[in-house]
Amino acid sequence: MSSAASIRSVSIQERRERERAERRRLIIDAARELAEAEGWDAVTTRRLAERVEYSQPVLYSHFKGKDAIVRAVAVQGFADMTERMRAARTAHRSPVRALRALAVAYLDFAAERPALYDAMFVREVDLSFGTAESPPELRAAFGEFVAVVEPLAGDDDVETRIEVFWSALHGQATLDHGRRLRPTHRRARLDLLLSRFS
Amino acid sequence: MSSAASIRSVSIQERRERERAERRRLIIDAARELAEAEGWDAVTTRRLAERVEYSQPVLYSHFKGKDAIVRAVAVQGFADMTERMRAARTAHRSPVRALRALAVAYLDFAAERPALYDAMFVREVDLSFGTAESPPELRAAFGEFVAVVEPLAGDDDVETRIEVFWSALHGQATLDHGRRLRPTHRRARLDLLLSRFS
DNA sequence: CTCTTGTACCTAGCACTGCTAGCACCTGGA
DNA sequence: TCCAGGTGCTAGCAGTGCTAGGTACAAGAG
Repeated sequence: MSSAASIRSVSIQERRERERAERRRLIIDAARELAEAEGWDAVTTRRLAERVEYSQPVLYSHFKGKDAIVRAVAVQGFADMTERMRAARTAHRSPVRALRALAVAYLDFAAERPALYDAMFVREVDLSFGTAESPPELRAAFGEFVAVVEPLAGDDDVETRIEVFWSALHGQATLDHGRRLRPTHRRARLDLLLSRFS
Repeated sequence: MSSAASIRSVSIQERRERERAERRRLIIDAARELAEAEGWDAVTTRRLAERVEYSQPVLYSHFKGKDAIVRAVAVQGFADMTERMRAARTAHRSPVRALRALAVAYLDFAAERPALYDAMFVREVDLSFGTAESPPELRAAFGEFVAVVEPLAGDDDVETRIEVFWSALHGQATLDHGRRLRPTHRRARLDLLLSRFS
């Protein structure tokens, strides 16, 4: 019965891998939720372990360290953000409206989920971006910007224009969150920016 | 000789206060230098105390906590940055050239002193900005933006335009430092931005 | 010049952090 | 039924920000 045994081995191994993947996801979600509820300072390995109802060292069998957990949260965040930008963009046929919709989606995402946005764009440094080794989630997010900026680029270099427009949105998102801009004028700032890039 | 004694007391007290102020400055400078050399993670109270050749608790007789030290570094950074922007701006009579000079000065400052820039704009949250209680250093920095944006504002609300322009610069500075933009295209990004705000 | 008062400063320690070594137990296979 | 292997735990390390306690020196009074 060695063949039957080996088949059972394989299925058991598969189940274990599935359970591992689930637990990995559980850790990522718990870290994100904790960060969104109390900020990243509250995300300690002890509190996180308590939340997923495992002991501390279990985290290290899934991730190299705390930074890797934050990075995993960020990558998941890129997937969420891309989906949102995509939905906003494809809801409009006019390039100008599509650009506005994407910008609104971007700023709303940053405002509604500041901890997640921080993990994606402020905290982490070693998430390589423009290179070929970038995670697909990051490349997809960039693709949304390409889709919406390219039709309006005119004579400008598309990638430069994307970088400038994205930087402008990022600046508004972060400075606004840091309470360095007037909260009453979010709409006015966005309108002014869009008037320069449409 | 009580009057002579009291006079001496006063001068002694003045000397002590002077020494205290000097030491306070010493701590701020040491914190900034350490951060610029090895990053803010390396700025621990122990290393900082060792650097100024005092014991750890001395720091707490000058500052409420580590955050207060970072904040003091940031405030000093605003003074430095304002001076630099002012020199760049006043070197040109044409409003368009003045705007460009200020933008270049801003981005150069951020690129050359990223740790200081972080303390000023990324790390600290409780440095109130637009309000009347803002430290004068912050208000002065904002004033430089007013001086350079106002002549070109046209029909736009000046303050909105400042916020948008400043945010765009801030976004380029931080994303560039995080290696999320192409280092080869700094000039192109700045040119494109200026073409929209001149 | 001596004594007392105040204060400036340091040593030691607390509760916490990220991370790891080593052991116990339990599950799967013969 | 017994063995092997891996899973997950307890305990501990070095380092963090911050504070309580005591010591020793300097300043003023007699």
